[in-house]
Amino acid sequence: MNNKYKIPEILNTIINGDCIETLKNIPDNSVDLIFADPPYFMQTEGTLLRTEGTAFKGVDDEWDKFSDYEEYDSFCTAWLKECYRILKKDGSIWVIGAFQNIYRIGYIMQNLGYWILNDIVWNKTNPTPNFKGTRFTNANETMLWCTKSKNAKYTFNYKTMKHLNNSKQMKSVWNIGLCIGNERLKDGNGDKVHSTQKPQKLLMNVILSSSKVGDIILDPFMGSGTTGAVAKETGRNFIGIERDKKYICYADERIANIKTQTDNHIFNNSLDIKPPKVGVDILLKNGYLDIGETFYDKNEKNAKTLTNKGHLSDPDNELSIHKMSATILQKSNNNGWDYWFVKRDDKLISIDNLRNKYRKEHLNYNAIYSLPQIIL
Amino acid sequence: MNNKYKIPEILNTIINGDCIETLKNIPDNSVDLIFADPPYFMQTEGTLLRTEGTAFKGVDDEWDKFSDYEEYDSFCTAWLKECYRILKKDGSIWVIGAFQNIYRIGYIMQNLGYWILNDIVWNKTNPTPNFKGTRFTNANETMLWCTKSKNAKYTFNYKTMKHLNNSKQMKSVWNIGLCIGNERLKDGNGDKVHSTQKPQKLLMNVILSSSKVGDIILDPFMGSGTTGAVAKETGRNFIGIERDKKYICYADERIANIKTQTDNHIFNNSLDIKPPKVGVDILLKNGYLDIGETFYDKNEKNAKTLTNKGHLSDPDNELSIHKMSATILQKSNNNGWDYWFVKRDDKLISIDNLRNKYRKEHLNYNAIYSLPQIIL
DNA sequence: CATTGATATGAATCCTACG
DNA sequence: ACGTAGGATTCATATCAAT
Repeated sequence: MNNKYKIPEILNTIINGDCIETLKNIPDNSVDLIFADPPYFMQTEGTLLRTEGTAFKGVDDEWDKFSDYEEYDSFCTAWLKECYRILKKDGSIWVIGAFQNIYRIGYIMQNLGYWILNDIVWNKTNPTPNFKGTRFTNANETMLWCTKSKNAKYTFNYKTMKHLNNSKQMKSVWNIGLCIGNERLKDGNGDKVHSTQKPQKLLMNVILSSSKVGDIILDPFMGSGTTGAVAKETGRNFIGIERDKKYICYADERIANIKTQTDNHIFNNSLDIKPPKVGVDILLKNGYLDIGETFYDKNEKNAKTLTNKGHLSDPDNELSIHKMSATILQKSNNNGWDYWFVKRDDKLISIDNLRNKYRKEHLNYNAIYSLPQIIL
Repeated sequence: MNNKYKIPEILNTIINGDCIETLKNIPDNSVDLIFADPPYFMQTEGTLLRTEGTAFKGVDDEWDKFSDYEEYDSFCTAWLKECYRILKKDGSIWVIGAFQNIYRIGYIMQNLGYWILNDIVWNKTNPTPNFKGTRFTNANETMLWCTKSKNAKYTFNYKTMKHLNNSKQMKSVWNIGLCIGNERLKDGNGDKVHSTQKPQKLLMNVILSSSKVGDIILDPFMGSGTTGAVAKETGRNFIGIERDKKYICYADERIANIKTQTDNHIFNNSLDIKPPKVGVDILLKNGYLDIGETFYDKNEKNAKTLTNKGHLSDPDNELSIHKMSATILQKSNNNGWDYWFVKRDDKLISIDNLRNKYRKEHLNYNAIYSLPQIIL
C-alpha cells in the first residue's frame, strides 16, 4: 500500500494533496533528508493593533487552526511517524517551529525514536517588535535536527559550515533576517503569497550542512517552495507536498527560474568530500617512499627508520607512523601524516604532501585545501 | 498536609530535603516567582576526549541519572504540579533546560495548564566547542517563562529591561557567557563545587524582569545558590530546596557575603513603578487647569475648550482629551496627555507636565524619566 | 545620482484598572 | 465575570518620494 508512488516519478515535483495521505504513498527508506515546516497552531485571537492604529497582519490562515493540543498532537504524530518510515536509516530530519508548538513536536519526536542532534535557534535579526511592551520581543524560532536513531551515520558537512562561518565551527544559534524584499513572493495585488515564507539562507544552511549533491530532500509542507528552490540551486533533488494549489502554482514558477550550480565548491561540499585512502604501504610500492629511509619530525629530530611493513622503527620499537608520533608526544593518539617528514633534495617534505602527490598522479584526485575566506 | 511550613519560617533559607517531598509541605498560592534548574537527563556515555587527549569534565553526577524518558517525565510532572499549586495566581515560573530535556518540560508544562510567555534563548558567548566536529556547537540553553493561565496579570518590568538593553526593548535571545572565573565556586582542591552553576547575569535578567522588591522567589533545585544570591542582592526574598548538604554549605556562605542594594534604580525597578493616577478633573479642582481655557496641539493648532467635566469641546463634539485627540489624528485611540498643551505666560506647556507638577506638589511623587544610558 | 525622510510591514499566543 | 474608559506602546528593513 505504501507504494503508490515510485520515487523517480515524483522527483522534483510538488504533489498536490493532503500531507499525511500523500506521505502514506511514499515508499519506505527512500529519502535522505526531510525539512518540515508544519502549522504552528498559534492560537491568536482578535486583532493586534500597531502603535499607530493599523492592524498587524499575522497568520490567520485556515491551515493553522486546530481545536486543541490533542488534535494538534495527533496530527503531528501521524506525519512524523510517516516521515520516520520514509527516511533512510542514516538520513536526518529538520522540523521548524516556535514556542507555541515546538515543545509538542520535540516531545513527540523523542517518543517516536528520533534522536536530537541539535536544537538550532533561528535568531531573527529583524523580528516583529512587541508593540504593547508586554513581554520580551519574540525573536527566535527553533529547528530540531534529528536522526532516526542514536547510532545513525548521518551526513554533516562540518568543513563547509566552518568555512561559511568565517573559519570557526558553526554554532547552534543562527542570525538570519526575515524573508522580505525581493525574495518574498508577492501576488498581483502586491500582497504576500504565503504568510510564513522562510528565508532561503535558513534552508541553505540546512541543506548544505546535512545533505550531499544528488540527495533526495522531502518537504511535507512545501508552501511557497523555499526548500525546492534551494535544493535545485545546490544540486539536490526534492519532493514536495502541498495541499493548496495556489501555493504550488507560485512555487513551481519560482523553482523553474532557479539554475543549478554544482560547480560551486560550497554547494558541492568539496571541503567535506574525503580523499581516497592511501596507506604508507601504497606509497612504498609505488616508489614515493623507500624501505629503510629516515623519517624526521618538523625540526629534523626524532629520526626513525621506515620498515618494509610501512612501520617506523628504532632500537626499542616498531610502530605505525601514528603510534610512533603519539609515543614521542606522550599522547594517546596522533596523526602521523602531519607529524613526519622525509628528505628530498636535502629538504624536508611532509609525507602528507607525498600522499597527495600520489593521489593526484595516480588517482586523478585534486584536494581542496581551502577556499577564499568569507567575510560575514 | 500542605502546611508543614509557614512561609515566614523558611524565608531566605535553603531547606535540605528531597525536592518533591519538600514542595508538598509548602502552602498553596504562596510565592511570586519560581526559578527551576532541574536535572537535564543528559544521557552521556563514556569519556569525551579533547583533541589534545585530556578528558572533558561534563555532567556525570548521580542526580542526573534516570532510567528512561518515562521516569524523567513522572519526576518532572510531579515537581511541576507542586509548583503550580504553590505559585500565586498572577505569579510566573522560569524553567531552564537544554535540548535533551526541554521538550519534555515544555510539553508537560503546557499539559498542566501553564501558559508560555516566552521561550528565552541563552546564547552562550563561550560554549564548549564540539571537539569532534560532529555537529553544530551546542551553544544554547532554553528558559521557558510561563504563567498559571492565559489571563494571569504577571509582573513584567518592561522599562527596566529596555533600559538594560541600550534603550531598545529586550528580545528573547540573551547573549551571556558561562559562569567562569571568580564567580565560579571552587572547593579546597580548586575543583568546581557544582557541575552546572548558572551565571548571575542570567538570574539577574530573570529576577529583574519578572519580580518586584519584597517578592518571594522559590528555587526547587537550589544547587550552588545563584538564585538566592541574586534575590538577596536585588532585595527579593528566596526559598531554596536542595538535597545535597555540601551544596547548601557553599551556597549559604556565598549568600551570606551578598549585600542587598535596594536603592539601586535598576534593582528596585523605579522605571516600571506606575505613577499615581491623576485625572483632568483633579487638575481642574486644584487650579492647575481652568474651566473654559483653550487646549492646543504642539503646533498651537486644533484649539478646543475645556469643559467643567474635564472634557474638550468644539461646536460639534464634547469628548475626553484622549478621544478628541484620536478623532483629530483619525486614529481609534490616542494618549491625550501627550497631545495637548495649554498656554502659561504665553508659552505652550504640556498638560502632562502639569500633571507631574501636581503629583510632585500634592502627592510627593517624583517621576523618574530616565537613567544614565547603559552602554553594552 | 546621492542623500534624506516618510511610510509600510514581519509566524504575535501583545493592556489594565475600575465599577 | 464582564464591559468600559483611561491611556500606554515599536525595531529593523525595504521602498519610494522628495531634495
